[in-house]
Amino acid sequence: MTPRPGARQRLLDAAEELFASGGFAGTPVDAVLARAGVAPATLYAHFGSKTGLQAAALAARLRRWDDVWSAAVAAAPDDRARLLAVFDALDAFGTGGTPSRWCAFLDAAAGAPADDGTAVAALAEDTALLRGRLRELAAPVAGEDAAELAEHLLVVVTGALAMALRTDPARATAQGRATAAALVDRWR
Amino acid sequence: MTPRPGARQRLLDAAEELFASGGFAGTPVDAVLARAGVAPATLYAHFGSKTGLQAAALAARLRRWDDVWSAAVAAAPDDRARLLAVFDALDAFGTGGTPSRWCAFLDAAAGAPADDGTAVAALAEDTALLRGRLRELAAPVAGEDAAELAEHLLVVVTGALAMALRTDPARATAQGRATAAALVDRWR
DNA sequence: GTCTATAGTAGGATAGAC
DNA sequence: GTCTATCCTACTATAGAC
Repeated sequence: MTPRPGARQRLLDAAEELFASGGFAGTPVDAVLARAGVAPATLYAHFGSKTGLQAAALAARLRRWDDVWSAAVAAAPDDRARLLAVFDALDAFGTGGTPSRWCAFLDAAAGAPADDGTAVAALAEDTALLRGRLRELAAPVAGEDAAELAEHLLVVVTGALAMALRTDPARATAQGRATAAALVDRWR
Repeated sequence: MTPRPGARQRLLDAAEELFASGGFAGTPVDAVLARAGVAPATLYAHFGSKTGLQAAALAARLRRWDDVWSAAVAAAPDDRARLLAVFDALDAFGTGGTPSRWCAFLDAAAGAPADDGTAVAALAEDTALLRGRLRELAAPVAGEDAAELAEHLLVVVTGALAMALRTDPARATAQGRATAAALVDRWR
């Protein structure tokens, strides 16, 4: 790793941290520029707009989330733990950087002006990743009902992310894990 | 009901509809004024600020939600249906006005600048209402485990609200109901 | 209480030099 | 590619008349 990453990478890092903690709409471009130590024109040369930067930052975040989740699954001892590892991953993902009150993908879709396809597409990718992997991991536990169980867990994971707004994030993931466990145990 | 409500009420109605559909941050004051047919100064005379208007609109919305939910509970035939009636209420609440992609209370808290106590307080009231009534309704079904079941259902209801961003709201509530039913049936 | 008109400001984006 | 400096729009809020 070079001592100081290029402007593009610094912008992505700054955007991911600030958007995740303060929300996309609530984070001015100036704040990202200041944190990255970069001039306005550089941002627009690379990403075209604030929304373009958001899209790139979300794509990077999705890859990172994918990695963290994979690692959590690999570390789990059995099928049941692998299925519930998504909550370990959420804990690890949250404490990895700036503490985020809220899921960046849901935030992006919630704040988008309804005609902005960028944020919706990013959330769709996140949803597809969650649904797909939950189905794979549910198969050894629920067999033919894997798809059904995966849909239940998708609701619970999404609920845990949103519960971070109602209570503190640590409690939110803990409760989500408990609820998911109660569901999974129906198929034991 | 008078033919044309006063400016204050028209502002509240317009704010509730527009904030719910387009989000608080994404809805300019001008849009609320145009829909209400009211001049800027009138808004500030009544509510002091855009945030003040939001607070009043959220309070009105919470009362309306309380009523809709109560009605749905009253219409349910048995204990299990009364506990799951929250999803009927969500369907009825959504179709009542402008179709909202998203929960106004969660939106308010997600979009708030983190130091704004107004939105956080409104979300806390909403959370308290949900948790409290879910516990009452869970008692006949789960007995001593009512509090535990209520926490599970709080996650699922919150998840259903957030799932409205991932998919269409009707599917979100339907899936939420299914997940909640699976949980409730653990206590049968 | 309500209006018309306007002030003040913040945020997103660009022009042009190096 | 990057910087300095600046423009322009859109928004919140207010002043003053009726």
